[in-house]
Amino acid sequence: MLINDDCLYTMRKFEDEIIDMVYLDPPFFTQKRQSLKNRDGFEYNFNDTWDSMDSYLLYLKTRIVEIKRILKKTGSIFLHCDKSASHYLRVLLDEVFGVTNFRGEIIWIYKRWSNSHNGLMNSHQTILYYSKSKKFTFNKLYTKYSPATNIDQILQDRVRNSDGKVIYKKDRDGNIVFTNEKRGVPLSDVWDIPFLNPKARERVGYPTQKPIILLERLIEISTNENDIVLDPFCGSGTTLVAADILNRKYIGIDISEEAVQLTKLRLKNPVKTESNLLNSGVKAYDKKNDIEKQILSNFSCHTVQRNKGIDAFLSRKHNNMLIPIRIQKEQETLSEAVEMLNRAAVKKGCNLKILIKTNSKDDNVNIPPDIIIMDSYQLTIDGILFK
Amino acid sequence: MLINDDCLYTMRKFEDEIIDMVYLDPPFFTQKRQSLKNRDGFEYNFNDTWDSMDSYLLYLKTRIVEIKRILKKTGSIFLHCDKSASHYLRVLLDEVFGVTNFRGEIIWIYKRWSNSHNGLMNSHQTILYYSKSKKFTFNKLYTKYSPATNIDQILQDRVRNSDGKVIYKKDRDGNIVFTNEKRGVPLSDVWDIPFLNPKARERVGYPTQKPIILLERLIEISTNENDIVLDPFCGSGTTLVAADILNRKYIGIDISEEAVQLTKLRLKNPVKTESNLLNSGVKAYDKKNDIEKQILSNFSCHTVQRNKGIDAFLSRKHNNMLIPIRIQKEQETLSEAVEMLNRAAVKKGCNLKILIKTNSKDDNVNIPPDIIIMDSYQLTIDGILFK
DNA sequence: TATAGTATTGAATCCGAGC
DNA sequence: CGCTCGGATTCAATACTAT
Repeated sequence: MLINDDCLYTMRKFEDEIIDMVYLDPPFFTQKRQSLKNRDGFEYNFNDTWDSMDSYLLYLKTRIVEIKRILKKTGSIFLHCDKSASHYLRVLLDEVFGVTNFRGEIIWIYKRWSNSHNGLMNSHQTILYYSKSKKFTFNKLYTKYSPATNIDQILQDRVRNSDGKVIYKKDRDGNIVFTNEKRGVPLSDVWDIPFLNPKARERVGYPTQKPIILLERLIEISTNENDIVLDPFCGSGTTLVAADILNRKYIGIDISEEAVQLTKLRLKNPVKTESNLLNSGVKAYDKKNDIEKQILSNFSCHTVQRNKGIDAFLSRKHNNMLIPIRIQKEQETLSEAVEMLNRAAVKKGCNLKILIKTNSKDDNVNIPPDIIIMDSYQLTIDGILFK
Repeated sequence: MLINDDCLYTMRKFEDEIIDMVYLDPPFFTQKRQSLKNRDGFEYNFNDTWDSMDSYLLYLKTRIVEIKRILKKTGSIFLHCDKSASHYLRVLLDEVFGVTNFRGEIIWIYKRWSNSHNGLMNSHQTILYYSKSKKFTFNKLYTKYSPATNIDQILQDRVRNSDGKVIYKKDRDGNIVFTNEKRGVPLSDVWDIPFLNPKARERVGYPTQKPIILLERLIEISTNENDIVLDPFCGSGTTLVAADILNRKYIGIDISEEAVQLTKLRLKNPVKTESNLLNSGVKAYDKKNDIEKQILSNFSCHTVQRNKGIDAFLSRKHNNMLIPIRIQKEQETLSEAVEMLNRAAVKKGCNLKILIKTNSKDDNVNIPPDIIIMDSYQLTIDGILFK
C-alpha cells in the first residue's frame, strides 16, 4: 500500500497494534534543502530546514508516539539519523519507548568521496533500534568468522576445572570434545555496506536514497514472512522494494506526490544493483600480491590498480612530474619490464621512472638513463630515502 | 605528573587555559561494579553504580565545566562513552561547549568474543569530540586510497570545456597535466582498532583498559609535541603512556590509589603490543588462496587458519564429531595429503574426514576408509549436498 | 570473454565574491 | 565581520569502451 499524505494523519487512522516493523528515515536536521536530478533531468527535492531543534523534535515526537501505538507488542522501530540530531532523537525514543526497550544503535559505515576537511571525514550514520516490548521478533543472522580467528579453539568445549579455571574439555581417553554446531559470528551492530555510488544503476535520482541491502538486513532481523513493514517517510521507496523482495507486506507513506509516483514506478520494476564491491569485497580490486605490497610499503606512494605497466606513483612529484613505479613480475625479464613500464609512462607523459628488479632474468640489457633500477632486497635500506 | 585525588578538586587548583587536550574515559553508567584481576592476582576495581542518570550527569557536568575552564582556546576534549549514556553525554557537551564546537563522533569499532544473545552483537564505542573554539589544533592524518579508486584519474587535472562539461586537462602538446601532490584520503571518523585481547602483553589488568594505538591517534590529531595532555580518569594510565611515546607532556588524575600506583609502574616501563592484526591487516591472516576459497565455498563450513593439516571444519557434525576438510596442495601427492590430514585429525580426535583432490600426483595410494575423497571439479555438482 | 583503460557522477566541504 | 551563494575540489565505484 502506498499513501500520499503527511504520515501523521494517515497513521492516526490506523488501528492499534497492526504493524510489525517501522523504518523511518526522516530529515536529519541538516538545515539544508536536499535535491537531486534523476537521469531524465527531473528534480526531486525535500526541505530539511527548521526553525529550531525543538520544533524538529516536536514534529518527530508526535509521529513517533503514533508509531508506537500502531506497532504490535512484538514490533520494532528503526530510526535512521546522522550526527546532526542523533542524540536528541535517542533521548526522544527513550521517552516514548522506554530505556529498557533500547535494542541498540546500528552504525552504518561506508567509504565515500568528499573534499578534504579540517576534521575527521564523516563516514557513518546511525540507526536507532527500539522494540515495543521485551518480547520482540528477532531473527539471528550470522556472519563468517574473521580470518584471524582460531576456529580450532572456538569449536572446542570448555569446562571449569577443580580450581575454577577454564580449560578445554576432554573425554576419558583424553580426546578433545567439540561444542555443538556453530553457525558463525552473530551479526554485529556495525554494518559495512557500500554507499550507493553515484553511478549505481540502483539510483533513481531521489536525494538521500539508501541501499536496498541495508533495508533488507533490517527487515530480515526484525520480521518474518508476511509481516507488515511501514515506512512513514518512504521517499523513493527503498524500504518497500526490500520488503517486497523478502515477501513482507508493506505500507509506504510520503508527503511528496513526486516521491509516491516514483515509488509506484519503482515497485513495478525494482532494480537492485549487483554491487561488485559487495559481491567480491575490496580484496577483489586489490591485484597486488603480498610481496609487491611489501615492496611498495617502503615508498610513500599511491598504489595503482588496473594498469598493466605501472604499479604505483610516488606521492612526491619531481620537476612537477609524477614518478611511476613498476615491480618486475615473476616471469618477466628485465627488458620486458622496462618495455612495459616505458609504454605506460609515455601514455601518462612521465619521464623519470623507477623499476624494482626482483629477479635476474636476462640482466644484460641497456637501461635507458631515465629509469632508476632498484634491487628489491635493498629496499629496506635504500627505500627509506623515498619516504 | 600523576595525582591521586578526585579530579574535580585537583582541576579546581589549575589556572585557566593551560591544557591542550583532555581525554576522559569516565564510568559508562553500566550500573555495575567493575573489577578485574591482573596476572599477579591483584584485583583492581571501581564502582559504576549510580542513584540515577541525573546524579551521574551532574557528577560529570561539574567536572566537564572545570575541564572547559582549564582548556586552551585551541584545545580539544574527547569523551569516551558507550551506548549506555552517550546521548545524554552529548547533550551535556552541547550545553557546556556549544553545538558549534562539536567536531564529530569517533566510532571505535572492534571484533570481540561474545556469547550470542537476542540482539545484535555490540562491537563499537563512541568518542565524542569537541573543541573549545573554532580555532583548534588539528593535524590531518591521511590513509591509503581505496583499491577501487582509479589513481590514474585522481592524479589528472580536470577543467570545464566550453559546454561546461568536465574533461581531463591537457597541455598544448596534448600531454596529460597532473594535479598537485596528493597525500591520500583524510582520516575517517570510523576507527577499526582491535579490542585489547585478553592475552595482550599490553594488558596490565585494569578493567576497561584501552589500546594505546587508540590514544596515540587521538593525541596525534589534536596536539603537537610538548603540548599538555590531561586524563582526569586515568585508570591504568594508557593515555599517559601514549602521550609519553609521542613526546607530549601529561597529567593523570585518578581517585583510586591502586590505579595511580599501577600507572606509576607502567610509566616506568611502557609495553605497547605490536598488534599483528593492525600491522598486517586481517588479510595477512587469510592464507587461503582463491581456488581454495572457491572450493570451500561449496561447503557449509568454517575455514581454519594456521593449521598445517586442516583447511576447514564442516558446520554440521557427524556422530557428534567434527569433520575436518583438507584441500590437496599443488605440490602435494595424494599420499602426502592423506598423511597431513591424518596427523592433524588425530590431534583433534576426529575420525571421519574429507580430502579434496586437486591434482593427479601419485594417485595409486590406498585410502583409509575414514577418509572421503572428493574431486575438486565435481564439487559444484556434489558439494551441494553438504550445504 | 576477461582485462585494461576511460568517462562519469555526486554531496560534503572549502573558498571567494558580494552584500 | 558575518552571512549567503555559487563554483571548485574531492574520491569511490560504477558504466562503458577498447583490446
